[in-house]
Order: sequence, then C-alpha cells, then structure tokens
Amino acid sequence: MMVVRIKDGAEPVRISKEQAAENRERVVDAASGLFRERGFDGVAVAELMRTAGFTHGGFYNHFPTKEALAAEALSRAFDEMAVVRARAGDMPEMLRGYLSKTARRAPGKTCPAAALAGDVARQPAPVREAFAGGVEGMIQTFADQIGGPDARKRATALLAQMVGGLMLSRGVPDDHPLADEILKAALAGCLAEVRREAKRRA
Amino acid sequence: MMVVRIKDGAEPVRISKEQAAENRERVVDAASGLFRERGFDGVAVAELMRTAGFTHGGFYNHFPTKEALAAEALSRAFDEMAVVRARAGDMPEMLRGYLSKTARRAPGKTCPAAALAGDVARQPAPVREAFAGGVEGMIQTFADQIGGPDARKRATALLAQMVGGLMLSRGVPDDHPLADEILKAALAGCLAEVRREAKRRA
DNA sequence: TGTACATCAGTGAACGCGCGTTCACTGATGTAC
DNA sequence: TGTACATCAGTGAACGCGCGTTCACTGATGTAC
Repeated sequence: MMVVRIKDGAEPVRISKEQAAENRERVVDAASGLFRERGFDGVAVAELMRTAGFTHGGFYNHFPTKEALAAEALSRAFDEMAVVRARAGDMPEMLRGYLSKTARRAPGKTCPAAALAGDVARQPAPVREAFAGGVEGMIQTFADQIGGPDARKRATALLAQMVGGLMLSRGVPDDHPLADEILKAALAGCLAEVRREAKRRA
Repeated sequence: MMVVRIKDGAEPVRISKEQAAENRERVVDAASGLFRERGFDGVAVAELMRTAGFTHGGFYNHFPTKEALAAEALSRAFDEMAVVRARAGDMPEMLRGYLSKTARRAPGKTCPAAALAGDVARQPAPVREAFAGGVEGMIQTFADQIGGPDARKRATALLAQMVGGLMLSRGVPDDHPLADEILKAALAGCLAEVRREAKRRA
C-alpha cells in the first residue's frame, strides 16, 4: 500500500491508470474494515472516501452504487480472513483467537460473518451472495481441518457456534459479566467438539 | 388487543388514561415485530406509529427518544419468546422449531437475539442492557431444562449454536443450498449436545 | 519522435429525500370547587 | 351532583440534518496521427 496523493493544496491532481486501480483498492480496503465496525448503513460514502484519502464525488467513477461496494468489500473481508486462517496453527489455537476478548473488541479486523450476518440478511441479492461465498469458504477450510465423515456437517455446526458466541458477546454491554461468560462457554463447546472428532480419528 | 380508534374522518379524537396506556402498548408491540424484521434503523418512527394506528406526532408523548422505544421493544420481544418457550415441549422439539425454515422466514415473530444481535452491538447502553437481560433469561431457561453440573455453561454454548445457525442461514440468499444446510447442521449439533447430556444423566 | 486532443479520475457544490424531533393546536378527560 | 377549567393524548405541518447520488469542471494521461 503506497500513498501517493499526499496533498494539502487545493488544485486537482491527475493520476495514471495503475494509480487509479490502486486507489480503488484503497476504497475497498477501507470499506472492508469500516462496514464490519459500524454496519453498511453506519458508514457514509463520504466517510469511506475520506478514510481512503479522497473526496466523495469520485466514488461513482469506481462503483455504480454503494450497494455494489458493500458486496465487494464483504468478499474482500472474507479474503483477508482466509489469509489469517492460513497463518493460524491448529483448530484449538484458531478457536481461542476467534472467541477471544481481543476479537470481541475488534470487529473491523475480525470475522465478517460475525460482524455483518445481521445486516446482510436485510441487504439485496449481490451482498447476500458474497456472504454465501465467504461462509462456504470458511466451512470448506474447517471441514478440511476436521476431516472424516460428516466433516462438512460438523464444520458448519462449529461455525454456527463460533459466530453465535461472538455475536451474542458483542451484543451485551462491554462490562457485563455475560460478555466474557458467553465467549468462554462457546469456546468450551467448540473445543469439546473438535476434541471429540480428534479422539474419534485416533 | 382491542382496536377502538377506527376513524377515517379528520377530526382529532380524545381518549381516557387507560386507552392511552393501551395505545402505548400497541406501539411497543408493533416495534417489537418491526424492529426484528428490519432492524432498528430500518423502521421510521412514522411507520411504527402508522402500524400501531396513529400519526407520528404523538410518539413523544410516550417515549423520550426512538432509542428508548428500541430498548423497551427489545425487552418485550424477549418476553414474548419466554411465553412461546413455556408453551414448547422438550428441548429437541424446541430446537427443531428454532432452527426451522419457518423460523428462518419469520424474524419478526421469532428470537430477538438472532434477529437483532448484530444491530444491538452498535446501539447505546440501554438497548444493550435490555439485550443482556433477554439473553440471561434464555440461558437460565435452557439451563433449567438441561440440569446437572455445567448446566449453565452448556446452555450458553447451546444458545450460541442456535443463534449462530439461524443468523448464518438468514444471511445467505433464500434459494441458496447453504440456507437449509446450515439449519440442518446446526440443529444436528444442538440435538447431539442435548442427547449427550440426557445420556450422562441416565 | 513530436504534437493535438479526447479521455477520465478526482474535486466540491448541489440535489432531493427521508429521517428524528419539535411545535401550535384540538377537544375530551378528569379534577377542583 | 353540577359547573368551570387545566391537563394531556393525538394531529399534522414544519424544522434541520445527513445521506446517496448527480453534475460541471479540471488538467494530466495516453492515444491518434
């Protein structure tokens, strides 16, 4: 990520095609984080563009509508998660990170399924399709890790418990006892499931 | 629920104190369903009042802000669920209803935790406290049904899997294979957990 | 290789719309005497 | 029990604001010759 357009003067600047493509990426990246933090309707187009380093008017040179960006930013967020998952170690380690206080406090940098599942259900088709694609990817990754018969079914049930645990914990006030209690209980449930499967394999 | 103010004329009507209190309940009830269907920001005050049978101006005779109604409507929604849960039979039957296609299609009439967890995380304190109260109630009810040591922890993990399963299924497009697959996998996971516990007790 | 010009990414003002909230008003309720 | 009047739930117009989107404009890019 190379920032080129540092300018505080007023005159408009002009930029090459590659620069324009890179600028577009900056907008999608900004949206990927901001949408997870505040929801699709919680971030204005002007703020997205400002965060990426631009003024709002240029938005429609890159995207036909805000909704189109929402779909693309959601896919981008799932892609970022895939990278993180690839770097993670085994399943228990991944689960401990997913259902952690740190993750609870950082929706903009963690799982888009947990951050946006509620919003997505009320969004138009393109956004929901992007969501389905991301969820499918997560299920496949987990199923590969789990292995054995029913791997896909178990992976899906596991994902439900992860997402539900994180979302419930985030809904409760930050200082409420339930905030931690839910994370711990969901983590215990997920770890037990993973452990049962490992035992079955041995 | 008795509708009294049927009128299509234009003259203002006047009403007793009991009538006013009953009208207030009508607004909370309407909000309880509409917020679950479309989210807090997806329903305008004017629409809430229209659904309850009034014009928007009177709203502030009953509630200081829209946010105050949100908190109250959320509590009301959890109360309605408690009634439904009390009518339900054993845990497996409850789970089959919770993670059903019917429930998936009726967010306005089913679990507020699943319908609003995403929204609530971005709402101010009063709404989140109402959410915590409702979730606490669900956990206690399930823990009573489950029984044994760790009942509360198991109930919490179970709730996470229920809520996550329903929310993920709702995020995916209606006709996508994942919509059903997620419901089935989450249900299987929940039923297995409940079955394990029953076996342990025997 | 050099020149002329169409393109198009980015700017910032402006548009129309829907929203939460306010307000002057109405007239039956319900209380003070 | 009857009368006078303050209260207050509901009405509908109006407010100010923020939003998504549009538009005329700028000037370097990059292409046609």
